[in-house]
Amino acid sequence: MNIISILSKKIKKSLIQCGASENCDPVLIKSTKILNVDYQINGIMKIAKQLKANPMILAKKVVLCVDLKQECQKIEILKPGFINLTLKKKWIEKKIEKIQFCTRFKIKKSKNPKKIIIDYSSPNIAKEMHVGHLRSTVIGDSIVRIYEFFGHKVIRANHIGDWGTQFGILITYLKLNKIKINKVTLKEMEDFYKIAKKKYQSDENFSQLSRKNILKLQKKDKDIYSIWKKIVRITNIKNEKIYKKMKITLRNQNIMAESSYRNMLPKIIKDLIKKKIAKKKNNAVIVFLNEFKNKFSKPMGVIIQKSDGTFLYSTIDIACMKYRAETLKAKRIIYFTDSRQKRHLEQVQLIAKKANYISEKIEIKHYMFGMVLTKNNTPFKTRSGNTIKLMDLLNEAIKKSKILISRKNPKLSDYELNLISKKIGIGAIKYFDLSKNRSTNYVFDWNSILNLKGNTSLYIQYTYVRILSLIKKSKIEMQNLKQKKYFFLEQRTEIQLSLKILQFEETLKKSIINGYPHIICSYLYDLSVTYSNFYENYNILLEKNKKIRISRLRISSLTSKVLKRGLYLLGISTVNYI
RNA sequence: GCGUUCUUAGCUCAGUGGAUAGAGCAACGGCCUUCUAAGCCGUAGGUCAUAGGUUCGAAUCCUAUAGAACGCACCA
Repeated sequence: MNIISILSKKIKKSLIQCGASENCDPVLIKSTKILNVDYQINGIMKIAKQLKANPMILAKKVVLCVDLKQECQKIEILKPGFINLTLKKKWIEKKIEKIQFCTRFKIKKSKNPKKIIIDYSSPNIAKEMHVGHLRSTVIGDSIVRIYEFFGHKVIRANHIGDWGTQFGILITYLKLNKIKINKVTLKEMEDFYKIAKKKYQSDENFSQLSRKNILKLQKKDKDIYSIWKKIVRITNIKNEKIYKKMKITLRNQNIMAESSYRNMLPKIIKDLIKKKIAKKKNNAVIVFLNEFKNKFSKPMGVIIQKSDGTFLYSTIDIACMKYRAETLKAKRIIYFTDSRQKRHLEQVQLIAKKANYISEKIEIKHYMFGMVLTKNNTPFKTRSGNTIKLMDLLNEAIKKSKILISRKNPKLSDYELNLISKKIGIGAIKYFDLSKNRSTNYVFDWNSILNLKGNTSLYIQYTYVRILSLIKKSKIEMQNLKQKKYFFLEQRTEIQLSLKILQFEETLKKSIINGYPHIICSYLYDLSVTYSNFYENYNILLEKNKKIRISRLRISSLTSKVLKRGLYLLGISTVNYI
């Protein structure tokens, strides 16, 4: 049920009859600003220009041609060539009637499902996850859910950073200090790494030893390799706990770590040299790209093999892209990483293209986002230690929700209280992140993240609870709810609410085009506001006219289903009571 | 120095060529013996960083300037 596509098709047909080209776009959008107008056509002016016609006359012609008698109650032309559409009450009633018993609201799965790799979360080994990982994890997981809802085959890829110089440093430190890896917690490991890193920078002997150990690790030296494996295991266990707590769908089997591409690397270096894409210089292997410039405005060199023979993250990412295209046969690869990696990914993609590792047909997208900033507009920095651990954040949110909920409903058992506050606390954090446009920096503020008023997940969850409670209290009517009867939409509030429900599919489509879950957040918030309006306006249970009463209960029930599904697609749980 | 992403109400943010720029928070006022008041209604708050340009129309596109964050050769 996609209103925009139904109307667009008809309008386009009419436009073509009026002389517009086959690929013309009526630019039909949901109208929010004009009272009693549901959709507006904005494309007439542009098309008129192409046809060298008067836009008002073209608009009139299009309106004469178009067949929207079923759908529209009013079609209005306004200067300089807008066409405003108001939908028919009956049409909305009919459509809402059709979707009311469908779990998917008649939203069809894609006709040509694609294999899509979504690369998200990507924490580092030997470090705890912190607020910087929130965006990629939460947004990526939501996009995964939406693609799957539309029937695509999604491969979740958790590209964890488990390979490279840092492990040489950490392992050297552990060995020198005779620290037994089995007894080390993740937090301690992170502290060790910080000390080791300083030593690496200041102590020549230590750094030489570290480099040797990296080479040993790459050659699978028994001792070093087993320490590394343990470090990886300790980190993954902790991260999986976080994912489970957060209802993130990533599991251990979704880990496609940097190390898993290591066997591909020597071959790739050879191949790139053979194809004359890479050159040897001072013992290092470098790809020079004319498309990018370095500090001295000369072609930028991307080092893919260091002079000591080890590889870099560019090499790994080239291999990774090759693997995803050739072996996994992905049609689309989406990277959810922060904007700092933009240039790096562009370079990797360019090299992979030049080497013919990825064909023109594969879509590679970098859905990037800005930095997480502190209240003073400065970025969180792991090094200076001012970052917030993800686990601490989750626990704090749950604790805060608990206080709020027990105040609202002191009768809840401990079990219920724990369960509900978990869903609400975690939901609040996810929603805080998901509701912002991912492309810009965002300010992280404890107070606003845990403030559960206004445009938050709790508001939506609360609306859901109110509806369930209402339906429960009307149990006599429940049987009637299952009978097929028409909806009776009496007033504008009801029509508006029904229309919002019908706009669920077009909202999902809009959000998936460029990977913006915040579009769904605003939709669900808006739907909740519209419902609250409706709820406050009518006392549904006391309505004397039975038909109207049942119709209102049905709309309520349908609203709750959309809210639930919408929240699910964001990765947020609903609760049945608070 | 070059490049990338930004700058919208006191604060946090929607709004990527469309009509009078919208929400939430904070502030102020009203609504509970009636379906969960974590709600609803109302008031106030704007030189869309600045200056030009493009056009029927610009917060949105282009140019310049200012400010912020980030990135530019052997870390990932």
